[in-house]
Amino acid sequence: MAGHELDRAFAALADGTRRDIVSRLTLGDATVGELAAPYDVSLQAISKHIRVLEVAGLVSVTADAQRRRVHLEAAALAGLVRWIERHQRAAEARLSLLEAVLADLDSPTSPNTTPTKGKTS
Amino acid sequence: MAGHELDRAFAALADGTRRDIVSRLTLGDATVGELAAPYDVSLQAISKHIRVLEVAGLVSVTADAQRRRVHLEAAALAGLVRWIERHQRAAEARLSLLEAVLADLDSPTSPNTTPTKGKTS
DNA sequence: GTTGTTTTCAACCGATTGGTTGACAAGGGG
DNA sequence: CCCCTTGTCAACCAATCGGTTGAAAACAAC
Repeated sequence: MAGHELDRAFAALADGTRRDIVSRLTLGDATVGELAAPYDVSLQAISKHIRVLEVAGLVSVTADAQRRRVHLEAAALAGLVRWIERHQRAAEARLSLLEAVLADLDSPTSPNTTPTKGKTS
Repeated sequence: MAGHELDRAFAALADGTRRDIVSRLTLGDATVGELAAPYDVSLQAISKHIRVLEVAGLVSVTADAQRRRVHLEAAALAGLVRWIERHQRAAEARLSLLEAVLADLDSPTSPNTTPTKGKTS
């Protein structure tokens, strides 16, 4: 997933209304009107939100007469998870490595390998 | 994770420079100046980015003399993964259910054993 | 073919964003 | 003690964002 794609996808999910729409779409495809119904904002505002989600690749929209069917693209969500988890795991791995080093300093298993600075606190 | 927290976290990651900073921090804590070094923007701009990440809960900043140590909070990334995966899995589950229904309609394996509201398990 | 439904387009508005520069606060090192 | 490094605060600017209203496009239905 390229940088500007991540930009758009994260930005798309940085809005509660759009996350609501994503939640709604996990129950099945819907038209723009159906998606707009729960909100008291204008239909045009929801239409804009859907366009943002579409440009971000999070939903696809297919024409069905004068209606538009909006479909959640779960694969794009998977791309986001990949990015986040890569960094989350890297940070956790580094942390556990640090803890291991600290533990080793605290209780040196092989006494001879303890350099002069090795001190029990 | 509450709505406005998700707002801030997703928005924080919707910027390439801030994602870069998160990547850098997986290698270990860093000062503001160290984080700013690779970029040709002003130090103040990077300082603002770090503040955005901090407000979003993605990093923590501790004072160390006149320097500030910036630390990646992997737990916050985990919160984002939870939100995304919940919806991703819901959508995929619905999709595979739909596929199963369609396959069943296409080739009804045991015509008599399929009740109207059909539950095989 | 006129009417009604669904949705987008276009222009506008106030708030927020990412960037700048200038000033200054907080400390460490000569 | 003086100054130099590190970083934030404050004000400003152009661009983007989420919302509005009004108009029009696309199509079904009568």
